[in-house]
Amino acid sequence: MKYDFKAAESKWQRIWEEKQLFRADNNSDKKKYYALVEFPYPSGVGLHVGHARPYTAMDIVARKRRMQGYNVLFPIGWDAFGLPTENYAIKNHIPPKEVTRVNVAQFTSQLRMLGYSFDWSREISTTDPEYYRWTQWIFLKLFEKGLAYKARMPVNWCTSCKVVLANEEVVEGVCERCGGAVVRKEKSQWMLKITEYAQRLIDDLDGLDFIERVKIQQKNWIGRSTGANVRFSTTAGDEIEVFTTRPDTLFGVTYMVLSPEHALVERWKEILKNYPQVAEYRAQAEKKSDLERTELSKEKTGVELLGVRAVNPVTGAEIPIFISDYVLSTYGTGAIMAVPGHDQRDWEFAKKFGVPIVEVVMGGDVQQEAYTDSETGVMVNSGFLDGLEVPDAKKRITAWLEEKGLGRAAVNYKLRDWVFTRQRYWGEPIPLVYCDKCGWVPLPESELPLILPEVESYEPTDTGESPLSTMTDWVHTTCPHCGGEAHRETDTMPQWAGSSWYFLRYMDPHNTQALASKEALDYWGQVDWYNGGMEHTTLHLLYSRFWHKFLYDIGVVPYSEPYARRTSHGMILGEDKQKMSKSRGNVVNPNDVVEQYGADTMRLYIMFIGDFEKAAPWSSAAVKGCQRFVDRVWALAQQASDSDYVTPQHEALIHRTIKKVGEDIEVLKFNTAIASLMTLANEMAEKGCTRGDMKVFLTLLSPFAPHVCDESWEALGLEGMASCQAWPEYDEAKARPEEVEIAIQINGKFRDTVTVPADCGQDETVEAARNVPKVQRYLEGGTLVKTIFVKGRLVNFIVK
RNA sequence: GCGCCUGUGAUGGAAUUGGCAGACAUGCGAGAUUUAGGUUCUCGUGUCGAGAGACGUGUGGGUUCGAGUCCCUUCAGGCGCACCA
Repeated sequence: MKYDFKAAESKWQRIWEEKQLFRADNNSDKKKYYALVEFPYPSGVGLHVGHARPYTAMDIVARKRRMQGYNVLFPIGWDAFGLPTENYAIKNHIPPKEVTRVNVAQFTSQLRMLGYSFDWSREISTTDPEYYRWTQWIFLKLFEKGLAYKARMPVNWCTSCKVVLANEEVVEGVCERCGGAVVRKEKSQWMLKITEYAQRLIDDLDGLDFIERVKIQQKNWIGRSTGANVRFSTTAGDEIEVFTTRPDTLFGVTYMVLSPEHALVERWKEILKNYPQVAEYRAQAEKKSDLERTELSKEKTGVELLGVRAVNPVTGAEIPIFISDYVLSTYGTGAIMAVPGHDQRDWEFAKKFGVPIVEVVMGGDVQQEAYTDSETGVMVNSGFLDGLEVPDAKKRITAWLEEKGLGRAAVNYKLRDWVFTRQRYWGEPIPLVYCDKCGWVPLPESELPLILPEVESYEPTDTGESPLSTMTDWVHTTCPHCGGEAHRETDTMPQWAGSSWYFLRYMDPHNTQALASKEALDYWGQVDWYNGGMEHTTLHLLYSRFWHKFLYDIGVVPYSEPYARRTSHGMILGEDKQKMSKSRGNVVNPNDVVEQYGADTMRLYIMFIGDFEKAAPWSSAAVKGCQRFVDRVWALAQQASDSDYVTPQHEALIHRTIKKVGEDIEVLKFNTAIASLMTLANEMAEKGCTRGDMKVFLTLLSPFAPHVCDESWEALGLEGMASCQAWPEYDEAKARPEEVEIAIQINGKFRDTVTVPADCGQDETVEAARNVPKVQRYLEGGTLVKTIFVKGRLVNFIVK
């Protein structure tokens, strides 16, 4: 009888649901385990095979943990606010709410089809007012604590999405989502002070079990630099403050550069002899997109500010001041002290503009190129620093600056505050109103959620105003503070708002009094294992760590870090080894795979495909291998003998498989776990097996391929279900084989093997090896100088 | 440019962490069962060689009794950041 995967899969999915096997219990004496996948954005194209990889992996973990006796929380929900839905709604004239409803229904059926053991009773959606009421609540808390502020500043503007982007959303100068050109636009935006948490976001990584590349990437993104802030006086009377990592090179400062947007430029309008030229340069810099600005970075450009000079505080020399777009307005103070001898960019600029280049650290030829080593070298031409090593010079000059009141040691971060407003419809409304008398006033908590109103048109505007701004009835309101006329904030929150705290809501998803009860937060605690994409490392993962720390600081959550462990999966590529995309026509639809081969085959293949952490190309041919395996499992269940004992011949292999599968799951080596299960299946198929053998085998396989295991379990007439078994105990004594094959080497070269009892000692093993005919031939040909013995592994004869 | 990672059969990938390279699977070849096969089963499959054997983990070197694994060199590919002062 052939295995009918369709019948079996729908049958067992129904039974699991009826028995509520995967419900997490908030009042349990068991140890808790919180396994989390990144909740999907329910897009119109449906679930992607790329989703199946992390979801299956964490489903395996969740199922295994339940079998190990844990009370497991393995939830799912929808990160449903966002631009693609809104754009689809605009194009097809369907309300975004409706688009979301349809997409969620499709995703739900696809996830159920794959047999994932989610606790569906805890399903959440970020677009649900009962959910976003708490997103808004957190925002109000941020506002209350001064961590949300409105600022007018140059922001990243995606010309295609017509929306402001956070720095994290700009990738290589273009929009992370659509690839559209990003330009600088001066706009007034709500900002979140993530920079206030920069140091803690770095420091607390140390205590976390995150894969190293995530930690590194977050640290690089936050970009901590240490150095000093130094103030330079100018002939105009104003001071220029700069941040530098090389205060030791202060004697080598031969000019200064302001970013084109620097406030002093406008302030000096009247005294600059070439203001029109300066203004022209600034206008050009503003017009350039980020991409152009970096592309044109090869050749340095700039204009000297004629009529003003700065003074080098140590040499007393008057030095020129330039503006140039190689100095960023958004980093440090937006101004630099230029040391052409020891910074390559400054060197190029100095060469082009004919500024003197002074060597202050020995080690290179500064007329040929900048000597940029910041650790080694001896100071020269540097007055009281002469003869000091660079690190000592840094300390000395910093102390000197502090003493003279000219500067002080300083730390700088690349991380910038989070631009938190979007000029689009389909997002959480910001619960603030503006009153001419009272300024920005938060809505009282009792008025949350502030419901997103239904509008006629979702079209974004070219003016950079949110579509909500046209809803005059909604916009015009009264001030909660003074009762006077006021208007609402019409921008909405970014996509990343709802996902910054969703894992907390799962703990207590129906709570109407708080985002989750204190008891639930205490019980479930940190997410034990969170797997998700590397692409979220400096977006969602960083943002949610920030929000969580804030919630910790105001006493809402009991831990300062949300996730104890973070792992990441590689991408599933198309058959052509290219990223799957509609335009390439290489997209694999999970529905087709499940239709043709079944969910278990899909689950097994996506885990067997290769190293979990690396990208892997899909192979429609290789899927069959997993289907054959599923069929063979079913066939074994038909063939197994009636005995409930474990076959002695299989015992050692079974125990080694228990160890291998159990350990491999914990370290993301699902591919080798499956390989070892295949090996066991092959062995049992060849040598025969009992119901007792199958019992262990099906239990081990059950997290990977739960349907065929429960079906086979039932066919064998076993009690209960494979899904509900206790995870098998590994017995080292039983795993040990009675005999081992020892490799024999002659002068380090493998020649033959000999089989000896597993506990065979050195003398006996060497003796046995010596008696192997082939070995004797080599031994007779020379003198034995040395014998190397590795227990249970090899014997190496060194012969001369 | 800086940081991180990866190079193993025709393909995806294993290798007990320094000890029989290529597990497991795909593909391919031969055979069997079958009216038929996108079924199932058996055998074979790193390269050269009839064979004994020799060679073989991107390149070149080193450490070691022994290196895919450690060290140095170099090349190739991927990812992240990118004028970050």
